[in-house]
Amino acid sequence: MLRLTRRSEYGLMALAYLASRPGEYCSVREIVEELKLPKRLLAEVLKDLSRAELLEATRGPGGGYRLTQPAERLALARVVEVLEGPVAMTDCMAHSCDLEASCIIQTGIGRVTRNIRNVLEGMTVAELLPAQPETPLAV
Amino acid sequence: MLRLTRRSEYGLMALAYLASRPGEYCSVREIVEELKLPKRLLAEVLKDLSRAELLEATRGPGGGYRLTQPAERLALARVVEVLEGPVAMTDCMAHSCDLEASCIIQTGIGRVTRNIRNVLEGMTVAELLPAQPETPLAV
DNA sequence: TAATTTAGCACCCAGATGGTGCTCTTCCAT
DNA sequence: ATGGAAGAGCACCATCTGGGTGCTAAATTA
Ligand code: SF4
Ligand code: SF4
Repeated sequence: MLRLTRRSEYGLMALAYLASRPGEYCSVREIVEELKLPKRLLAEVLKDLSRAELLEATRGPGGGYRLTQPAERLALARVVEVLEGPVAMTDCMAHSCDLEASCIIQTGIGRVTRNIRNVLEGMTVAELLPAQPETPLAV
Repeated sequence: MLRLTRRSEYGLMALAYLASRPGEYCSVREIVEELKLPKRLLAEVLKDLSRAELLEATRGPGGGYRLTQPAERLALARVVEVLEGPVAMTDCMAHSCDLEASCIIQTGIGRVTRNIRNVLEGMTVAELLPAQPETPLAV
């Protein structure tokens, strides 16, 4: 339905949160308490993200997750891809479709998909946070 | 999963097909045979489109559907909206969400959604058809 | 060693989506 | 007027995905 899955949303929320604490390791518990998300599920999501090396994890007391790269460089597209596969509006854009033979909109859809993908690639996790206090002066 | 539903795809295919026969009434049977789509389902979709006045229908022999407006003016967003509700990446963008209180990405997501919507509003059914402006031979 | 925290696995449940059948009504053509 | 063509309505089914959870093992640190 052209919607993000909850997993993606939760993932993005967590990433945004982590982005607001650069360097620090944050435990699932902390994040969940802060963002009021289903613990088990968020844990699952973060696991996936760390497997994909968008996050790095440390176990034991004081452990948790943190970003492996500055949020300004983490495109939304990357996150979505990890959490729900390739950004594609249709099957043919990801795998293949047996209607391709008689499909007259395939190329057109391709163009649309590319545009959507661009939107997602053009925005970063950092931009998700509202009204960042970062001064555009200190570059 | 950020994907179009089949209904939307089929709808777009049919609309594109109708766009290639301006003015003519095309029967469901004809369209289905041409595009190799599930008849019953496509009928359902076209029904919705005509109820939303994107198409107009005529019954009886020689009847069928045709566009109510030039395809160049029919935005993809319009079609998707009719077939699967408002273009929104998240619940909060369509209805509401009980996480809004603690959600830190809502405004950000809003921006993304707006961009996506723009993409869909900036493209028309006419643009779906290949082989108009350039030759799609080799890529 | 005890406490904390991630990793892995297996599972359940509800709702959305894809798809179909059949009947009724409308309307054009002859 | 009358039969056939085509749309409208309704009801239904099967499957898949997605949201969500429990429990145990492995790692790490105090
Ligand atoms: S080929 Fe056509 S029908 Fe098949 S997935 Fe692509 S757009 Fe959809
Ligand atoms: S408020 Fe946040 S969690 Fe709720 S739908 Fe919007 S983005 Fe998703």
